[in-house]
Amino acid sequence: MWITFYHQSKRYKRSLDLIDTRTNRKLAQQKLIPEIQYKLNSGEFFKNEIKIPIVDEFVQKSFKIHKSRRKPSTHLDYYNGYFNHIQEKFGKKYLNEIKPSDIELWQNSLLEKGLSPRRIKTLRTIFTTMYSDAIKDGVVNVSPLTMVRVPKAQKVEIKPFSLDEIKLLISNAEGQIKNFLALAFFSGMRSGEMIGLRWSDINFEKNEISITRAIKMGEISTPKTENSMRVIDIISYLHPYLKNQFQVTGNKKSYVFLNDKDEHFYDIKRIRETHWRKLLKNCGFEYRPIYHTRHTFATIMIEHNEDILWVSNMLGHTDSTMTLSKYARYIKRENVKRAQFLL
DNA sequence: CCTAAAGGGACTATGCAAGA
DNA sequence: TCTTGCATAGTCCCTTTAGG
Repeated sequence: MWITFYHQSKRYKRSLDLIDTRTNRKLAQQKLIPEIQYKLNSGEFFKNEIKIPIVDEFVQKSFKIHKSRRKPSTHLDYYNGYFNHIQEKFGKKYLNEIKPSDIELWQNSLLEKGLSPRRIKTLRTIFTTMYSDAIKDGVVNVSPLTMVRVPKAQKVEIKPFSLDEIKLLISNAEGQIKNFLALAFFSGMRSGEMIGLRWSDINFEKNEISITRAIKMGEISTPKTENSMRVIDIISYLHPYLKNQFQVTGNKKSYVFLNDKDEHFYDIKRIRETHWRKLLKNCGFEYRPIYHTRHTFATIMIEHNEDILWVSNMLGHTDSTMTLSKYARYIKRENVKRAQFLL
């Protein structure tokens, strides 16, 4: 709703930041308009009116505010997301000018472009964060996004490998990749963590691996979350594979997995696109993301009644709720008779 | 809801071996 | 020694999935 009025023979138009509904009209009539009249008379109105910035300006401020707390990958993603999907449509608009209907149409157009609901959520986040910064500053009262729902994302299906399938895959892999897969399947580590693993992180006496590092797109950083910094067990089945890998790269005293220049892998992409893809094909499997090694570890361990807390710790989850909510539904326990104690 | 990592297309760079 | 063809590695840039 907009209000127009004359003050000292000049015409003004101001937004009330409200949708036109019966209750809002009442609110405007009984409260907002008298307030404006009062402020006009007292001269307060023009003195306090905050200059409302355009999106392009304010989003930069918002990025600056949050940059130090975000990982560079997140910052970059949001930054590009803004310029690819938001800027063109909204960049030159004033913050109070954008209405829920605009957001709705924008979301629809993104869907038509083929973006997933999930992606649209992320793009909304950029927008929402900017608006909440603006609200804190008192620049606007309300975000146009709060009233607009996003289309629901469908759940993705995870297909864990069976134990026999794992063995088939590992026996068909060669050299480093064999050991890499064994580690993936029997530790549940993330691929970035495995690439970033150094021999100094592995303690063969205690049979432990300490995970403090991850590599992504050539960039060495910390693992995904604080809780991902963890010490995990080398289960005895995995042990010989790591020992074998030690024969391959152990004398270099650096990273556990090395490319042919004896440096750490730039990122998982190479392993995935060449070895993993090929291996699945050779073994007659449909393609599955390499992250399924992690899913597989979790499901197999839980399926065989391993302690949930232990599995959570291995995966680096904060608590077992996370682990269960993610993996419990893939577990099939057949022929188990329940409540036997009653008999 | 907010944050961070994996996935993947497209392109470039580099390596390597056979052939001219 | 140069050329060519093929395969793999690195990079950029964007999307999808995972985690808290």
